Amino acid sequence: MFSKFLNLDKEKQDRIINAAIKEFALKGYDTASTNEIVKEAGISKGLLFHYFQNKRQLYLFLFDYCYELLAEEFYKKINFSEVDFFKRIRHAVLIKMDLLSQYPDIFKFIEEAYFEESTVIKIELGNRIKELTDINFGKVYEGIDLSKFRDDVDVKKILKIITWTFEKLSEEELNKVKLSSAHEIDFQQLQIKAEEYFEVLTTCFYK
Amino acid sequence: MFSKFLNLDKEKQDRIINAAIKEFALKGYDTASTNEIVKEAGISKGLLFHYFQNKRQLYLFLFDYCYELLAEEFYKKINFSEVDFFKRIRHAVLIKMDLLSQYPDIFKFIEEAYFEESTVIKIELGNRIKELTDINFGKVYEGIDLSKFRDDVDVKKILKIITWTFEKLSEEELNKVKLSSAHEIDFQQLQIKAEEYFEVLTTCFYK
DNA sequence: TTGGCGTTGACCACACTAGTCAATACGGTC
DNA sequence: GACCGTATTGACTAGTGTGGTCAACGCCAA
Repeated sequence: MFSKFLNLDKEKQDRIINAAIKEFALKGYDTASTNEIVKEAGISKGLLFHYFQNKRQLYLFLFDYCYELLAEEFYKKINFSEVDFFKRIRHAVLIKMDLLSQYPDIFKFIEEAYFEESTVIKIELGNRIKELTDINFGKVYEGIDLSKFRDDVDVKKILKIITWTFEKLSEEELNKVKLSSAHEIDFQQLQIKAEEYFEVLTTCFYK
Repeated sequence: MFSKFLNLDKEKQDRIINAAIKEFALKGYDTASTNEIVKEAGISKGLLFHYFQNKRQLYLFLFDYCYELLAEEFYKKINFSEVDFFKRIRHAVLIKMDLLSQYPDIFKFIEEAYFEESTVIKIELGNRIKELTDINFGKVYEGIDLSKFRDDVDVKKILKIITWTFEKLSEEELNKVKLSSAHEIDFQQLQIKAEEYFEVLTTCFYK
């Protein structure tokens, strides 16, 4: 399907992919312009449509590409032998932030895809997203040692509260970056904060 | 400034305001079309620009209008004499969800405004948002009784965890609505869940 | 009948779109 | 050098839509 494109030398492929991801991430499917993409990638209009049948096909190709890249990187780094929930989730958050700073456009692209409303791609995209969340849901909780938690409250709710806390913590840190226009996540700061909340949560939720 | 517009009969004002809010909320500043707005409002193009100098002025007017409306409604309903943090925050979440179902477009408009990237309005809008968050930040924590909380951990972090939990809980409920295309928040369900988490949190965070 | 205000919508000049295709550049083979 | 086939170009099409203007009209009070 994309053999012509995939036979290109890697450098040119990347130029096109990165330009397209950036444009779609920034503007969404409808408003994104193929003219901007080719300008940014430094290729001609005709070439883009030589490799991809149309805008829609390009977008869906990019979705698969981005998702696979992020998932692979994530599962490569996460440690499933760690059975302590706090440690695993803390680690997961840090990996996520790391990937975010390494691939900001790819992250934004995937995030925006979840809110994409364009009729041209919504159904096809919806199917893929559903399939993927079905697969990944629950994986974070796999093999967790629940025996350490206090047993006077529902442990599932505790797990949720912990997950939410770390998620919100990183969201907060991201917003700070966005507002201060610092453009760089302060990983040391985040690690310290994660550690502090880690302490509060273990004190309150462990036996 | 807007005296011409504000002297209109309320019904026509509302028709214009609602149409404009809906369009901006749905498409963002740049992509929103004044043509669509006048069509939806049932007025002529010329009339819109008779009341508002240009698109930009219209947008900023709407931002102020929406923010004032939501803030007023919120502070009218919240009970500042309730000193129990759990009860206050639980109440705040329910009010928020209530407003959300009552004014979905207005909520979306304000939410989107925080992410607005259009250069034409970004600076002016940024100023207003900063000012407003400065004012409102901390108000939720005013006059809270901290004596009930366990004192072996930092109470500020506990407050954050509680806030985040209820926020995430309502976000989850909203997403469910969005995916199921039910279009209506199940308030009873949300209340029950809030109650359940309320119990877990008091058990773990109170003395 | 006149003046004036509220209102209309055709119209302007332009920006930009996704996609096409004849023409060219280029690399290898004889 | 000639020739071939593939990679690549970018001017072009046909169309949509934009924010904003303005001459003209309807209507009502004086």
